[in-house]
Amino acid sequence: MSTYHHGDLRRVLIAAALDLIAERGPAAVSLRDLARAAGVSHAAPAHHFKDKAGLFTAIAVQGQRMLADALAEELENSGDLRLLGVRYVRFAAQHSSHFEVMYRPDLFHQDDPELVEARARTSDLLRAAIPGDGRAADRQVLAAWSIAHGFATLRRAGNLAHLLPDRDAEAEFAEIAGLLEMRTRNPPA
Amino acid sequence: MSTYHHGDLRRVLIAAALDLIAERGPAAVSLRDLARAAGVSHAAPAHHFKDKAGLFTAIAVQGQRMLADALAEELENSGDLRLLGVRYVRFAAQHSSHFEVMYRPDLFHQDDPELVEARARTSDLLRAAIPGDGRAADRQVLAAWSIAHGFATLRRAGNLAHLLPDRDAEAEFAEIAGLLEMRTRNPPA
DNA sequence: GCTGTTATCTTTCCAGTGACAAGATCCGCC
DNA sequence: GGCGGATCTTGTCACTGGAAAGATAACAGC
Repeated sequence: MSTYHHGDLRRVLIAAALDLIAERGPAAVSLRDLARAAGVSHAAPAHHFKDKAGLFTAIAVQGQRMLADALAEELENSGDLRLLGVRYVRFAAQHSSHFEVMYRPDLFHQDDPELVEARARTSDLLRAAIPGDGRAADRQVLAAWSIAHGFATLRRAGNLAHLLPDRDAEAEFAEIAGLLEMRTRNPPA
Repeated sequence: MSTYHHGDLRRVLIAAALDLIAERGPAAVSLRDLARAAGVSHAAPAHHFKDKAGLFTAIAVQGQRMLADALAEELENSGDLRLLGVRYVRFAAQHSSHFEVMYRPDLFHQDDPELVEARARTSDLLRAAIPGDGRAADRQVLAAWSIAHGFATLRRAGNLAHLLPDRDAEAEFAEIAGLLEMRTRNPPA
């Protein structure tokens, strides 16, 4: 028996890595540990990911796609840039391991084609929340993305303890995002 | 000869580490490399920093203090929260290695007393830019910090290529921060 | 000038890691 | 039924961080 072929190794390795990242950060991830946890030899992961960076690349791609999906859904539903921000903050909290990896370019292969594509999709979706193509529209998107991303990362890093009340962080972010002069809805086509 | 005692090892090691981080990220830093570069044995760094995390802690403390100093100066001069944001963005660009480390809690000893103090100082300075002590004031600070931090980190990670024009990023940030409903100046005492 | 104390640095060693090469095993497909 | 490629293993290498034990220098007090 002994499934010489594990059959599902790639998925299992990624799942184990995500767990580990959530607990102790990406630096604590070791391919050999993952292999042990999956019950395979220490060299098995290399076949699926080539590199350690390859593993993180796979995670970044996955995360980028999940984020894009979430944003696409919100764009479809409300088209409200502020709610897109809330969604972004929620994603960062719910899929913190993915999020963590996605914004650490030193961890993965930045030029991976799948990654580049998924990244562009996220970027385009955000851009699509504001009609028009002028510099002013760009700035609104930039402001909204920045505030959402900053809030999410500062929160993760534990820098907001003194300022952020205990209540629902998403609701709090919605208040904060309200300080931006926009909240523009897409005109109903 | 043979300066058995290097005399300035601590400073030299930190400087070398900062260079390396700027070039290839914190993950590329190896204590042994730094030791080689400084011309000492591979165990010498341990005496000054205890840990690898200790080295990063020292860098984080240094960065946190530099940031606090910069913010304090701006607070003194203008008291304008928006300009504090500009200063924050500038700091992130000019001292990118420090900045990088400061917001990676998995890299250093989070409970280091010096670190905790320096962190608190930064936080308090930001808070001091808005008078009053209500939730509304907290939110303004939170919004300003988030947008500055988000802008700085997204820029570093290379996510803004499509949205950010080539011109001076600080000036661009000033525009963006202008979208926040505040710009409150401290009442002149 | 001598001594003991402490800070700084070296040598030696160990377990763990990522990467690579070469081989074993299995699967699908003609 | 056999071939080729995908999947996994074994063995090895250079490197890393950390710990232990010792060497050397600086220094304070006398």
